[in-house]
Amino acid sequence: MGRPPCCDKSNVKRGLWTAEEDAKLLAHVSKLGIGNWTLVPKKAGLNRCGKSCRLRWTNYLRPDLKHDTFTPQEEDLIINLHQAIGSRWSLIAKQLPGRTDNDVKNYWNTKLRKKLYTMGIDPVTHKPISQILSEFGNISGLPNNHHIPSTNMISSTTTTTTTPARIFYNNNNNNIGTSHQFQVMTNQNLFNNNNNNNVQPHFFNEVTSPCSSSSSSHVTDLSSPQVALFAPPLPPPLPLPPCNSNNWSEFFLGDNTEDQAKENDLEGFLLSSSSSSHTNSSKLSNGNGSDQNGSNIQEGQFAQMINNDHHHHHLQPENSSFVDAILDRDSELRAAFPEFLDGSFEY
DNA sequence: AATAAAGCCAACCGCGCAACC
DNA sequence: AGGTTGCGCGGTTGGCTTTAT
Repeated sequence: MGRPPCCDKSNVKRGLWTAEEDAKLLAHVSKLGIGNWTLVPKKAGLNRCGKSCRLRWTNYLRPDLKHDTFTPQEEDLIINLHQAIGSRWSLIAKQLPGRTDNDVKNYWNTKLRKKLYTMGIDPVTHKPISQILSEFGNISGLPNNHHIPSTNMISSTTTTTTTPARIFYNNNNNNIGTSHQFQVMTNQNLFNNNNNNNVQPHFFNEVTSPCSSSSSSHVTDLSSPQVALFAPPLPPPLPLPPCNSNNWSEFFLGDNTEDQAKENDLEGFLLSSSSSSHTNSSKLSNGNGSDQNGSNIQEGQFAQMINNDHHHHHLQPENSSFVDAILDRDSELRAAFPEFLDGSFEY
């Protein structure tokens, strides 16, 4: 039995707001303030769902909102925070005065993710894509009978969404389980192919820690970045294993008792991070590494905690195993790129 | 100029959480 | 203690705009 709808959707207006509706809502809120949103439509004379009113207010009408484009400093901050805490848009937005979670989310999905892709950085893990592919190759190469923890499963929530791909399978054997080899189009030759001269070479040389603060949002944050500038769509990234392979249970289960501590840690982290050293992403805006305002993430510390928290909130450990996810991805790749399956591919 | 494709963003949806009764 | 309600969140969709062919 699901929760009843907040309003009778058949009798309320939906879609874009008119100037008249905006004026009514604005007048109501400025006069009476924000109270119970479910009562607002009636009091304001609007034929809208209260939820819709709240959204319109918080995302558009609020007087403290900025409506101009994001600054390079804001970009840096978003990228760094995303690296640390993943797609926790509301938390990120709180650090950007005048921006809403929806603003930040849209800006990420339409601009920043592409920007990272074009620079050879995986926007989910914030690692160089070549490194991701390398790790993926190592994992896929596991022998058939390797031990996989039978408990502490990770969600295998896979997606059918097509995303830009830079992995090229090249095989004549659709079975997985024996030795693997797949061709990787490295960042370098991707950019060569694309004649992309904006790439900052140091990105490829900077290797993040194996314990780097990758977001676990990769399981759910799989919608399609439309950046197939020089390659077929990339399948959504695999959930990455813990840096320490002995930590499977910790990786999958996290520790939800620390949630509050993690939240509390955010403020301190943000305050202390402004003077720390720079990561790849902090150099994105100006390209010369001179971060002006960007906070930076201390890998493996706060970020790891948030990462665990994210797992706690978004993964469903009972569903499937990490390896299942890999196998799913393998199948996805094969289905998506049959043209690459006819060459020399060994298992 | 017409059409298709891609980009963009406002709005919606459903869920989890917490407050309240 | 358990049910109800409202809020906030992240993910997704729909449709308008812009760009490419």
